[in-house]
Amino acid sequence: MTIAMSDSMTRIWNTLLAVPVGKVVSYGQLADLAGLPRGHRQAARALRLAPEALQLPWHRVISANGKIALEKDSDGYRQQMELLRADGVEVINGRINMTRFRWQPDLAELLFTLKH
DNA sequence: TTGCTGACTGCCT
DNA sequence: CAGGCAGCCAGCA
Repeated sequence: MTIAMSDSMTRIWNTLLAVPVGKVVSYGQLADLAGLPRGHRQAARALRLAPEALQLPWHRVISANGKIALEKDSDGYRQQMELLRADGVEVINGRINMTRFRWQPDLAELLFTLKH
């Protein structure tokens, strides 16, 4: 079976692969870094449709307000929280301190993600 | 073409 | 701090 994937989706995925352990990004930020301004909806969609085989660090993407975007009492929510804590990211009362854990790539990292 | 739907955001109460 | 809401944009019926 083939999956209809757009160029924007692969951009999102490649950018996501560059997010390091212990750091998070918002949907909007991920889209921006992938070269898709105002593409936060696309970022969300790219995550939802991502093949598991890609081994993407999907849990490092959260809402801009610092909360996990998934429904609070869902399995996905609990799984994401566990994965984040395993990364060393503090999740307190369901939210994350963005000033401490937001990924802020330097120029070298940005160029690297753009290359792939 | 039209309308609706999201793993979203920022602004306003 | 919690809702409400318009704006956003690709995909699908």
